[in-house]
Amino acid sequence: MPKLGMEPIRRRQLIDATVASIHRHGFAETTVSRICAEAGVSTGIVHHYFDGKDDLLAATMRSLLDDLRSSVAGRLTGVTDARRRIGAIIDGNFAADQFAPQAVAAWLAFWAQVPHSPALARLQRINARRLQSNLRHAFRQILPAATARSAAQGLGALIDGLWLQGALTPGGIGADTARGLASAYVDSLLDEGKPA
Amino acid sequence: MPKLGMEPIRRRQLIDATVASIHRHGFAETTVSRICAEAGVSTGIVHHYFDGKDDLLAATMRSLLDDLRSSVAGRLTGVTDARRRIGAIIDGNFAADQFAPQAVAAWLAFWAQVPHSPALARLQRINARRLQSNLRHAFRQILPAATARSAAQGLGALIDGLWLQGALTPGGIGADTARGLASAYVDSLLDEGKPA
Amino acid sequence: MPKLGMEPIRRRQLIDATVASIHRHGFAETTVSRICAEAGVSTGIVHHYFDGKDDLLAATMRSLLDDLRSSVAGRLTGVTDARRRIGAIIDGNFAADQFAPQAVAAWLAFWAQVPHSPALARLQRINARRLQSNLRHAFRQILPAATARSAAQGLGALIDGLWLQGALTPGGIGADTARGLASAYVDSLLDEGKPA
Amino acid sequence: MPKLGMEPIRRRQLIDATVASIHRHGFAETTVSRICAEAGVSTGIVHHYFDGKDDLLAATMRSLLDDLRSSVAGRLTGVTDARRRIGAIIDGNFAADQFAPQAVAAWLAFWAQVPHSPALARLQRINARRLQSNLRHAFRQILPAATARSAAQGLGALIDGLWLQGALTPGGIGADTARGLASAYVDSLLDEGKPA
DNA sequence: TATGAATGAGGATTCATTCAT
DNA sequence: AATGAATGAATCCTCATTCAT
Repeated sequence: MPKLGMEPIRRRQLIDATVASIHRHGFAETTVSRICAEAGVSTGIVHHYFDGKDDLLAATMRSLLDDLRSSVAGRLTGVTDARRRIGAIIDGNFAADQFAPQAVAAWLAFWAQVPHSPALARLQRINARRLQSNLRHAFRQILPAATARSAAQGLGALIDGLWLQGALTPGGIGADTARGLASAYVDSLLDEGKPA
Repeated sequence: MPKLGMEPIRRRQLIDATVASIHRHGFAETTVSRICAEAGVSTGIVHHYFDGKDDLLAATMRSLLDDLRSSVAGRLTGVTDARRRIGAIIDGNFAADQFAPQAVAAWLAFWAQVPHSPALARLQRINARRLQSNLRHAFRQILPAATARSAAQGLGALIDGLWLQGALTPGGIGADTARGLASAYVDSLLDEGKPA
Repeated sequence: MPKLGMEPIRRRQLIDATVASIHRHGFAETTVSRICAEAGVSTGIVHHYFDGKDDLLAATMRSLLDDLRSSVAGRLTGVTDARRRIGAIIDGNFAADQFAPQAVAAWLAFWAQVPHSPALARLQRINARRLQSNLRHAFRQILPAATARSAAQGLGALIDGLWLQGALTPGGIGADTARGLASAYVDSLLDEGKPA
Repeated sequence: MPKLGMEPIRRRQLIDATVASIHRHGFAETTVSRICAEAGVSTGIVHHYFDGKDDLLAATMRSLLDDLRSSVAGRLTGVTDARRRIGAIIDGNFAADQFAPQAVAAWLAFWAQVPHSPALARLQRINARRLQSNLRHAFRQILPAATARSAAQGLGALIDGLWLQGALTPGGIGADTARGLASAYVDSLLDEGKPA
């Protein structure tokens, strides 16, 4: 009898190696053999556990999205206050493992593929919608409906922009600064929204 | 008798074809032969006018940066009022040709290469510094020094984030909405900065 | 406790699956995993019962040859009349299971390998000699020695050619037509051989 | 300016190398690199002049078919007598270059692919129909309509069978013997067809 | 006995680059 | 100046075989 239950282990191993390879060598230089070298397995194994390289890449993006989703979801659980919920979303996006160079480099690479890969575009769309939906719900409780929508758009863009800075300027904006800027943005929106 | 003055024409032709190919096929599928097919020339010509594919790609990014730079510089000329200067920077970043799908797709592709290409990283660093420097100078005239720096960081991130949205969700945020969100962000920063 | 007597069962199972796979997917696409999938067993099992893929293929050809041999032998038993013996050989070659699409496709595939596989060449040679020997013996009893040899050659070639037609044009020549043409050929040989 | 008019030369070179490789190594072992090594060119060249390996294989079969066609057509030109026309067809099929080991090995290999390759099947069908049509026309002039059809089928099968013998038993039936057997078959058919 | 996970050599194909013309 | 034929290294993928369980 062969080893049982290897599938989830190997899949995780290969996905992690893919993220590591994108971080280390870049998306263009992330080849199947590099991924497998990183994982310490032979090249053929990719086709045991995935339909091929593209499938592994899609699975990797799914994994990143899932990590982000649960990072946010975990911080939202039990929080009812709208301002605190927004804070939880911000914190979830800038949590240590989300804002780590490895993760941000991988995100950037996937973003660049999105316009030309229907599979990745679909995943990206789902994620963007969830973030917007979460933010709008929260903003609606503390801002006039008209403002809530653009508040959500603005905060979404700011979060992405801060991630992008993280990816492009490694020593630049840190997680704390990023969180601070996002929080300040929210505060300013709420001040404006308040009656004078 | 060799045609004179072909160099700038051919270089421009190939750079434009590179942007078009990245937009149409994505960065990964942008091959030398596709670029040359797009430009209507033979594959060998790339090595007459560039040192090779990587050099052409770097030249293309340089061209994009230059367009952005002059789009901003043109709007800054003669403007002295700090708030207006910031507005000019925002407008320069979201001008029609800068926020066009072709341009944004190419930017996104280059951003993804930045962490793994010293040549592109250098270009990106120069651009980021210029933007930050412009913004800080302006903000310092209307905000306390302590706030000016993070105001510049925040606005820089927001601009990039809005570009990113433009690239990832084609039908999403338009140039006008983007400009509006960025402007509103600046206004809220100034309100906060004002004495009560 | 190991199951006893599995060997012949498994070998037969794998040989049948090999024929089926050659018929269904062609020789080039007949991989070990396809054979095993067809047989409903795991890929590793081939090496329990055969020395490897090539050995399984040789065993499969041996099995086909054996089927043909016994198809002919069965019809020859007890038949002494020369003309009838030739008829039995023809009937044996075009019996339902021999002229079935599965079998003919497999034969064709093996024929193509014969010039490049000593193992298969040996099997093919044995078979060809047996057929020729049978035919010559029979023809010698009813034809002058000089003619008997080429009669055997001609009939052997015609039989193979009719098989080939069966393989290449599925809806073309049926078993009955094939038998008829072969018989007519024999008859004409005998007429010629007769004194006027 | 690059070398002009290389296309027909290279295509011929690669087709010849394909036939040589099938003869030398067998169809299964005929890889792109072996073909190119045989032709003395690099592997990439195949994709300049053909759509890929399959396209080269189809072109090779087309070339073989064409050689056969013209070998027959050349011998038919100007011949009006039906019996002589049949003789010309036989001679065309067993001409030196058609019955050469290289050619016959390649034919055999292609026959084995026919049932699983629509492209090759189409070519094979065209060829088979032309042969049958030629033979039937000729036989109809010297045999009753009812017999002409099966005469054509029989002779077609015999020719293929003799080729097969040539491929399977290299030292076996030679071109002369093959031609003799086919001619004798035709003669016997005509004798039978004659009124007693 | 039987499994199927794992290997890695070898397959077809792509592509940046070179160079004779 | 410009071409595009030719190269061959590198890519992804397939598959016969091995082996721990």
